Amino acid sequence: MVIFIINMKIGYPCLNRTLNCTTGSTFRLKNYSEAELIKKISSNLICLEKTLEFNLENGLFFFRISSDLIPFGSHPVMKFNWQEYFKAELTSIGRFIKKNQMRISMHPDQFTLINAVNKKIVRNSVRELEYHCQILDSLDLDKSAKMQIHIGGVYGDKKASKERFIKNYSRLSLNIKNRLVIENDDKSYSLEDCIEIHDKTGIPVLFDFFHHECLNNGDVPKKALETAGKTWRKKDGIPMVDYSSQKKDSRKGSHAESLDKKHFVKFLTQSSDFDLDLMLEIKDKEKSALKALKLAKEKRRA
DNA sequence: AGTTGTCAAGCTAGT
DNA sequence: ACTAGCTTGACAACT
Repeated sequence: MVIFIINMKIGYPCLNRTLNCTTGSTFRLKNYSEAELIKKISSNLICLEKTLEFNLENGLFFFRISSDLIPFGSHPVMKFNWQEYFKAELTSIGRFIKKNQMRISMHPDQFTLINAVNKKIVRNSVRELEYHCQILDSLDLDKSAKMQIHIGGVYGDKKASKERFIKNYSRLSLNIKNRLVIENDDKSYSLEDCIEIHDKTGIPVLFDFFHHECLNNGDVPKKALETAGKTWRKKDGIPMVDYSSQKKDSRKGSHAESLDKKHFVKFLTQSSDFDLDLMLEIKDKEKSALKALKLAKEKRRA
């Protein structure tokens, strides 16, 4: 009897719907106080710990940590040294992740635009990236823990916007560069655009299977996976891939509520030649991740 | 107790 | 002109 090992780590973003807690409990700016902040961070970290324990018990070894873990993490109102205050908790969570060889990513949100025309938006974006780095650093994770962003806006001139990305990227700190990867999006920047930027910067490209279905330059998935995979160096870890499928009767690009088994099995077939860690961006989160894990196991055994 | 409108931040495409 | 959608809820402020 041959034992098949599932190399692929499977995960889901930010939120577990089975557990009755959230890792991104936030509060309003007008109610900001240090006492409230400490309370929220504390409950977020407790929930993160619970979520990771759930993941371990269920064989899910990939997780995206919510950008809301530290409320107002990059906002000027935040002067509190949370890294020091929660050092014990952060260290302990980081140790748990490393001990169990879990893969971690983060996804700075849609406001993070390093190719923005407006310099203030770029500055805020850099702060946001620094904040995300601080989380991953405070957990003492190596450089295979990534933060993924899209190229950004087009601003009516894609060529100039790509050049602005490259220029602004070159000014980022090494710490950010070590963790930053770019992801093809569903309407503006295709895999080919990302590869062009990779060629000029060396930045790894995280392949989004569903976005590629929405927007591509003709590469079949297999070729696309191969192309994106090659942009990851050894220290970046195994290439991360995002997976989702179209929500029926909804606008193009919206994510499905639950795993489309047939579509996913097709993905498994097309990706079977490659080493990758898989993030399932499906609305019912861990439920679909568990279904996917089961299907992946069956597939490997077949 | 349950419901609703709003939240730090931007962009794009569809309506 | 407006807004859903993005990784999308959570929570404060109302009934």
